[in-house]
Amino acid sequence: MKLEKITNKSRRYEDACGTAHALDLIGERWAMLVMRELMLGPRRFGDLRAGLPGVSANVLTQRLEGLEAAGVVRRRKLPPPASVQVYELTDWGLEAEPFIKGLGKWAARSPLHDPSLPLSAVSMMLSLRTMFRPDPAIGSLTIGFQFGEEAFHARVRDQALTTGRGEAGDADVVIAAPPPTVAAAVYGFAPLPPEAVATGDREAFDRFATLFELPDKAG
Amino acid sequence: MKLEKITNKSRRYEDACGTAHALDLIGERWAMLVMRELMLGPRRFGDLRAGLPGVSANVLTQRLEGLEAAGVVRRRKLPPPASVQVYELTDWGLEAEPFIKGLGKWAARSPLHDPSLPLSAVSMMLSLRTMFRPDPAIGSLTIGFQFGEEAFHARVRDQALTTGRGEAGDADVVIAAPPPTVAAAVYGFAPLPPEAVATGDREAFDRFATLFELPDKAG
DNA sequence: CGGCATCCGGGAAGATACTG
DNA sequence: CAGTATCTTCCCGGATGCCG
Repeated sequence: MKLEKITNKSRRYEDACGTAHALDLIGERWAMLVMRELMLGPRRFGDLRAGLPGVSANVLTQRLEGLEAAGVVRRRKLPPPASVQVYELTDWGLEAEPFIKGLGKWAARSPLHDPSLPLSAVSMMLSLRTMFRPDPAIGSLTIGFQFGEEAFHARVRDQALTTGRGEAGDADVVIAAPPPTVAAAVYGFAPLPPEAVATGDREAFDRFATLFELPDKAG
Repeated sequence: MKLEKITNKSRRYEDACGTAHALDLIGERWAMLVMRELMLGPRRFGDLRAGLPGVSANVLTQRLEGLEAAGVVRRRKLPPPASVQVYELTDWGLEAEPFIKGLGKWAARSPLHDPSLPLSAVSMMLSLRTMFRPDPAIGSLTIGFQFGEEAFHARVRDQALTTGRGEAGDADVVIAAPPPTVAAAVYGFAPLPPEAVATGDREAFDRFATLFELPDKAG
């Protein structure tokens, strides 16, 4: 049953082109978005469901199986006492980040793009990596983000941005707000509500926000 | 009927993430491969079918409609006496080249990749752009390719590669062979058969071939 | 709750035949 | 040559249920 699916060639592009092979591997519905959700570290099945609005459990199971068979995703059992199973990208899977961001940056120019839709915490953090402008990024800045239970941080230094999971002890400011609210503030759609500043200096966030810009619309 | 399809939200990712929106626009089956075939210039319906092994006419029609609605593809009627209809990428559609190549380069590292499958002329030329190594590319070199009726050229100068449709009057060598044969020679799987050299200096092609390299397999 | 199997309805993709 | 019409097959999405 499982073997049939993997060896089933009928639905594959019979094409030596690398792009076609990429679509054989990760071109099915939801596959690249699963990879997106894993881009910032391992996640549990339920975490993935939460970050992927509308995916059904059986489809998510199929995708994870397919991505595992392709060598893009690995499942790992955390040691006791945690003993939970998590999914994570392989090294090679992690190398997909540039074109996954490239897709996002390109599509942000679409006139049909609707920024008011839901946005996962991972999407928010990845969008920072995508839309960062190194040129005006002088000085150092550290921002903490608290999205419900999940903590992230972003650090600007030497005209480079690094982001990741976890709190930053040295944050200039910690923002606690839903991802869409933070996105709206960073990209200038709506000012950050005062209550979103959990601790620290709001002005640091405002400087941070000037370092990101959405591309112009196409057409 | 057509409007229903475009406004039908049921199959869309309800996600503000740019990557998700990209997949709304060009994530359907065959869509990115249609874009690939248009990357080197306008094509007719039949040309696209020929370059896309296995696509059926109705699906190709649907994709072209969808890509046109998304603003990625434009249909144009050539002036008389030609009067044929062609499809071409918009400027924005053309900007997809980096991540389409990125997908290909990434997937070329897959252990499951099978280079012996069919390869279209456009795929062949795009793979050159993808796998070019600037560092060893000293000197100048111009190669012509004749794939059946279609002519292409590649030019190396100042450690940069340019490729496009049409013959090059100043080619050092002109290769006339099927795209897979040329690919096998460029990437070192099989030597170029002598009869593939239509005119010019075979050794020029051999030097050219050293400028391209497939990435190592992952895992 | 996490993960996976199963069934079902709708719809997209594939194959083929057909038309201007 | 450039699509359209039709039929079949299969994937996707939703619901349910099982089991640890």
